[in-house]
Amino acid sequence: MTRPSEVTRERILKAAERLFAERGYDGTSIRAIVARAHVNQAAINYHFEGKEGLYREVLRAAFRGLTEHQLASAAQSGQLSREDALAGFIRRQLRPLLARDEASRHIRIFNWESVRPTPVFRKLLSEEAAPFMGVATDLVGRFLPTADHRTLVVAAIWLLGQCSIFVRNREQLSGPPVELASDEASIEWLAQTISRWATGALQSAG
Amino acid sequence: MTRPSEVTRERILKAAERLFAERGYDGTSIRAIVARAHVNQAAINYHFEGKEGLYREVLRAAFRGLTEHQLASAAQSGQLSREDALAGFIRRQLRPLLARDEASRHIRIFNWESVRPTPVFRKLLSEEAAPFMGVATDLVGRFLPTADHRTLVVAAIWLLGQCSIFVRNREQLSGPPVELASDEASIEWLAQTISRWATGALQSAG
DNA sequence: CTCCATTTCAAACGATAGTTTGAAAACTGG
DNA sequence: CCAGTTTTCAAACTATCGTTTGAAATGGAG
Repeated sequence: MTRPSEVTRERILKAAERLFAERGYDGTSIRAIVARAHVNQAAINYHFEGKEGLYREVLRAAFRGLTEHQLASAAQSGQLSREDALAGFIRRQLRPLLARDEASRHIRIFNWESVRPTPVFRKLLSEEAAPFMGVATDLVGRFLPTADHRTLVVAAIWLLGQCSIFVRNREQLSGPPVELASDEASIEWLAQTISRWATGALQSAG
Repeated sequence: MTRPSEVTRERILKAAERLFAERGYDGTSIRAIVARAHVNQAAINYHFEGKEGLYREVLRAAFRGLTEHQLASAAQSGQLSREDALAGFIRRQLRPLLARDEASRHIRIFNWESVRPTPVFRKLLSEEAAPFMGVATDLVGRFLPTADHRTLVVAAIWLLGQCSIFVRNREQLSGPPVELASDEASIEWLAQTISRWATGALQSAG
């Protein structure tokens, strides 16, 4: 029982993800989505019961894509030294700098939400952010074995902040006055530099 | 020659700053602004030549307010030890966490711009970000006397990232699963904790 | 007070937004 | 192949957007 409408559904989701990532919820019109997806305008209401329902689906997919990627990589980090695990974590966090791929779009959608969270996003975050935060807290916990839980959570966020500022402001930082390069070698250098500093901080604190 | 229209102008600017900070450029309607400012709808076009012109003025005021505050505080940091100067810088960066004051609104406007920069913002940034970045690079430069300019710029951004993630995501972090408190004592603890880690990183790197 | 530029105002404009409609087309199970 | 459901489609609907208009009100200079 293959559903013929799945093709339309997927086309809408794909187009909507790109546009929501690029222009945000308010800045993206139904007409822009259907034009890119090559479907009829009423298809969105038929398949998703409106713009908001479509956005909900895009948000869920983005969240799933991001956390699954992070959790999968973190599963094997126990075999690495804490320093190598930290460096790998930071390099993965900086990955969206390299290409405008799917992960990059997912992060952009999250960036929009971080400015003005929708109720849909709030719910998603409160329900499903715990595993990802667990990965990060476990990582810093290997450096801070005596720290309490609150400190570990703050340390995890602090670590994420060191990466996210480069990812989030990629566009501005590529121009003057910073002129941050985005070729593979430069990003690798950036990842190693941040890893060195973060390692120094955690080692001297633990 | 006092201009009677200044009252209307200021009322519009004040209302617009609040709404742009809260809902972003696209999410804020002219009608919402004039309703809050208690002025006629056409006043915006009369005084600012349209919504975009008004936004330009709000953006300029926000930029001025933020950087002036930072630059003024940085002027006397040369008398402090590098560790104390760093701690003060971090504490000032975290200030918007304490209250929803003017600085908090300015930062929110910048957050909107970091997701999808308007041409107005790009120009402003490329022309006037240098002094502020200079303060930050000078600060980290006291820890990294042998580093080249690119490394100092990256270190400055890296330092800003450690603070901005808490400021930017204040709303989400105050809820589950993080439950970050925002009373004065908690923020002071946060500032000292970040200062300790950042100091450790820069000391071990320099 | 009078004159004239400045400022305010209510109303309407064209454009675009998200959604609804009802019929046509396509597909599926029998 | 047919009957009945699912899916697509062009068009129109209502609401809201930013902007424009032209007259009314206001304020200061002579």
